[in-house]
Amino acid sequence: MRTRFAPSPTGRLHLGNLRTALFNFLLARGSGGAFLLRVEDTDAERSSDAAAALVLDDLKWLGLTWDEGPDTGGPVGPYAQSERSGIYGEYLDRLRASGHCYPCWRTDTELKAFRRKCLAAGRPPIYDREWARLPEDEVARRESAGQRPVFRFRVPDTGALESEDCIRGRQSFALADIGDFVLQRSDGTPAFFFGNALDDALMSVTHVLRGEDHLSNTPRQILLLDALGLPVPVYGHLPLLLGEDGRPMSKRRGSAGMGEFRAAGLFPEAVANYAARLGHAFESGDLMTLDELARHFSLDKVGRAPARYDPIQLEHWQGLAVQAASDPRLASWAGESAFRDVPDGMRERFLGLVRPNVHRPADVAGWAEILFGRGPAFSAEVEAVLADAGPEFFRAALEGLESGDHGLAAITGAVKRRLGVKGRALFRPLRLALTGAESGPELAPILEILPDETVRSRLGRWV
RNA sequence: GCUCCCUUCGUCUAGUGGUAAGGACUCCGGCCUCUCACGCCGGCAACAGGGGUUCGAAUCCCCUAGGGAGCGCCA
Repeated sequence: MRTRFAPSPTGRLHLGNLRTALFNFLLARGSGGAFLLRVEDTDAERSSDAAAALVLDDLKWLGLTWDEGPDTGGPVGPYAQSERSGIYGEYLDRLRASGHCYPCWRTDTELKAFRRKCLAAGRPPIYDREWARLPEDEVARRESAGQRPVFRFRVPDTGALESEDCIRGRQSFALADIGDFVLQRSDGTPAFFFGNALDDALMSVTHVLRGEDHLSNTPRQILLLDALGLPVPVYGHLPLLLGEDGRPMSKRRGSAGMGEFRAAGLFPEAVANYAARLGHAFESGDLMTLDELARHFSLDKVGRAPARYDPIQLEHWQGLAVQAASDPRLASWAGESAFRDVPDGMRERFLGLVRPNVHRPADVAGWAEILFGRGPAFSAEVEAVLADAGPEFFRAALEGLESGDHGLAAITGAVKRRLGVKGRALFRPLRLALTGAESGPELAPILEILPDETVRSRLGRWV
């Protein structure tokens, strides 16, 4: 089994592409097959090397390593379409020779007008073959005049094409609904249908998982490959991904992209585990490695209904990833600067203390600052609660602190004896005085990790 | 406009003629604890609507509604 991911480097990966890449990766890895990467950079206008580099970097970050690709090479390269123009020319000639394609000189503006007219007349905008039967000498005349045509594939106008989608089952398309599509642009570069299908065949790709938006493109590619006598891969169409609002994900806007995910400090396994469950059902609700995901990935567990991006669920996987990360990894995730205020030798204890309370690197830095740096910040509400607890509360707390082992029990014991408060009334003011926050790491270890001096001053402030 | 696809708790989903319609996230309650968070346990909550077929439909068929995609010298 050979699968591939074929991004066009026109921007950063978003959740949709990422999930397509992931599913192809999981399918290949789960079957012991190969996963290849092919860059579809034939649109010079929109593609850039910088974007390509970012895409590769994002894939690596996720852990989706490829067996063959533009950087690693492989037996059926090159793996960037911009380097394969000779191949496309060769196969286009074959199609021309066999009568499967023809040049078309219709201009862009003529085409647009034609489409408008069709739509207005209530007809599908299917190309009308105006140029399909141009006499030989006229073709020759135009070519020698240096006018560059596009080349269109001649689609049979009757009959139906059946194919088996490995996710949706049997599909049937009426050929009459399919117009003669462009194989080669007038600048000589291959159009998507051509380059994409041809490369899959030439690279011996056996399975293609792609977005549902390609579903109605499938018959074109099959027709093309059949005309060339090349093997047709098994196609499977993944349900669409919708934005938070249930509308299609906008290409430009939206926060569901790799740029945002990485900048936010998400763990790659959090992103992968979340994406893996968008349109695929796994039995386990545990955080899994890519290998484990691959082992449990199955085409018949892929869904057909569109899924909605839900950042709350992504956050759940991030929480699991934080809990599962090793100490060193968590530390490097938090970043060196997060520990600026943490005394030497305290890092591990500190990290263990805050781990259950953080989802982002900034959360770690935030706790470091509260505990060891600038100290807690008090909102008006918090100050009110603290004032309400009263000076007597904190005098007792300080007494307790000095009397015992400087631990939590000594403090709470003293306050309880003096004021008779317990439960929330006892713990909330202490937590607030020490951290300024209503929730956070456990109090006992906080007291152990904080210098006596600090505790004294934080409690003393409210006396 | 034409062709195709999709529709189970708020969200992600299990389910392929007989289930009390299951799980996860969110939310709520309890426990850990004399506090909050973490964790654990429990609870609320769904078959888009209408017709068939069948002893029996979430599951099969038809229609309706809603959503989406494609019909590009974009991929």
